[in-house]
Amino acid sequence: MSKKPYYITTPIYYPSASPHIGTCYTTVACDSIARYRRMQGYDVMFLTGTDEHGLKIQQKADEKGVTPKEYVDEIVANFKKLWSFMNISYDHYIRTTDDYHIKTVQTIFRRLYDKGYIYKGEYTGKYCVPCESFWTSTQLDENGCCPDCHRPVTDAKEEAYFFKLSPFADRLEKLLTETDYLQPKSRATELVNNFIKPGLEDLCVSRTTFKWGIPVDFDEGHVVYVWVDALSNYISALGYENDRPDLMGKFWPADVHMVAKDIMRFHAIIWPAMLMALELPLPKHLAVHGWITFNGQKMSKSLGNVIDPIVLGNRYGADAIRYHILREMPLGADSSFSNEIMINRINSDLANDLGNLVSRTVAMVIKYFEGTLPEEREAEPIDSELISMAQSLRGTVDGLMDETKLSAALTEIFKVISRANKYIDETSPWVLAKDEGKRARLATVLYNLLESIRISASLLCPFMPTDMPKIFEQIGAGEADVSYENAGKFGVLPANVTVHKGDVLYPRIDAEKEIEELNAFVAKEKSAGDNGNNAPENADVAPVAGIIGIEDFGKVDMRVATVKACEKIPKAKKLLKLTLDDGLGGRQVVSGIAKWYEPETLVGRKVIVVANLSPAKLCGVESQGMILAADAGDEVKVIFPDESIPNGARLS
RNA sequence: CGCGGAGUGGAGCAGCUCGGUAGCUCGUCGGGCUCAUAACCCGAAGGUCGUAGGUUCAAAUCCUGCCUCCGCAACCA
Repeated sequence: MSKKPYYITTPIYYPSASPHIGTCYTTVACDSIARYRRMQGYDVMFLTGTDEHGLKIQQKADEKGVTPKEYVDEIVANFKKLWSFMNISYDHYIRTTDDYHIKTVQTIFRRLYDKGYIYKGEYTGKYCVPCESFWTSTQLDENGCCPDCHRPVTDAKEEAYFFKLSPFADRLEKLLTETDYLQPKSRATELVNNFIKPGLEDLCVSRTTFKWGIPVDFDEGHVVYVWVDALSNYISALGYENDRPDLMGKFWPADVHMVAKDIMRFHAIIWPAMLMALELPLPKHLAVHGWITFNGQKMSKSLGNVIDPIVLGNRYGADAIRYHILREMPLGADSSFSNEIMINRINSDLANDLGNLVSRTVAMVIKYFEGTLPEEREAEPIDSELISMAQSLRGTVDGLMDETKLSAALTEIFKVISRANKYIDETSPWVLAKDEGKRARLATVLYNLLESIRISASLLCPFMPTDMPKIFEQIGAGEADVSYENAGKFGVLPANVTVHKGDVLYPRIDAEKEIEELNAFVAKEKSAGDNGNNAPENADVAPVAGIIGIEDFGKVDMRVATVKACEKIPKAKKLLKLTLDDGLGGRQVVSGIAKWYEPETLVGRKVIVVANLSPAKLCGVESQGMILAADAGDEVKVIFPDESIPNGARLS
């Protein structure tokens, strides 16, 4: 009987920086699923990798004075180091700079061109390098900068190839709304409303402005632009149109592509469209998960709240981190990460419940039977609940894994662990131990506990592959005892099983002390990450900008003015419109302070206005200057000058 | 009327698809136990399920209006 194939992928990550806990979540989740399927007897192909082309990489490499390939090689080494640390069992690591991938992409590009789905056109627009995004001029902010990061954009007017998406609109809508391709399906409406209903725009798929990419082999100067390159990895890794062993027949279509919500769009629309154009079957599922937020905020480098999984792993063990992120993050929603939540979780579930259960059970077998159980048994009715829970656990977990509900699967396993702890109280082995006539009963109780531990740990093994073997060793379970097959049976360990005392699996963490140390660590990392020597002592204070001369300062004409009227701009969330008496005939200024100031509280107050700033339109309202305000942490505070200064007075 | 998500005991969440005793984890308080990692077990307090209506014998669950919060998009000059 041949094994059933199972193909699961993570996205390929962009190596412009080393991996963080978000990428770690996706990868750990996929690894757990892959391991679970392998345990179930599937022939699993688990793919991860890196998306290594693009202008941003080229620029980063230039900054460091190395070639792009040298640059990504270094980062990729970091990825692999983390995956090895987290015990990630990928079957293949794809790099888009690999020869076979390049060949596949070129072939796909040409084929789509031959079929008429890719055509040559002209691209006019603005391009933001850091975000690797194109914007139409209407999307830009008032400075003509990237609406995402507010950094300058460059003009991009160039010959480019486009991929026609419109022919697939109907099929895509059906795919999203009528099939279970998208998990969770609640996101389908969002996609259909935002992208399909307004009409799918053709996708720009080649560039001539940079060289670090896969060349279009029939048109010199063009390189394949991100999505055709990146998404193709899922089939190039299977040998589609290249020299690698052909696994397409075996593993395609993929069982699951797992992605975070920010790239859902590409996997829900562009990738299926590409496959439709290539006349290939579509993947079975796209599992979309949310982001790990830190104390409710999106993680970002500039906020200094990016969590380094290796730091945490070194402190608490890779499996503890695996457990925590899998347990806390249900599919679909965001999940908040904080050191407190993590430490509480590790303490209560791993140390108090699981670790302590193993510890007390093994200790009793040693204390009462010198480590080896006698074979006599004496069952009682009270045993049945624990036994039936343990017996049915595998079935329950199977069902949840089929729905990609990892967090719920873990919850179920820990219910059995918890029930086992209760069982110890119910049976009071220490009382049985005092009665020579109860030895058979005592042995039965301890055996039932060992069995419950064996089943739980077997099913937990895909999630925590490093630590579970330690438990197997302690409870005297051999390799055959912890198979998937045996996870569904009770009574597998030999009746005269011998246990072995081991180290404490999960030492309890002193929460207060750890949080303090972690915070200190994060603050240190953050200041070290700032611009070298300019690193401020207080991590919340921005570094001082470059030195300017007095003549530069003189260019800025700042005046004192009184707020005559102030109102919210209805269409905008953050904007207030202020009418000022600036002693020069008055002017109107728009300011993004609505979040912090009620309009009426500003009327009559004096402010400082930059009078010679070029006018701009914000939300359709003209702003003739700006009000001075300070960034105070998350807040913005307006600077109020002395009320006795006359309007129009110039600052110097 | 831009798109979407969410409002459930102190905190974090489940339940809503297919209406019918409001549940879990953590925390708090009280008790028990001593095998164990100051762990474990039991009990208690604490919720008008955002709000106002509607449908119904019955609504956290279905429908409508409103309020608040969070993402994204348009705007933080």
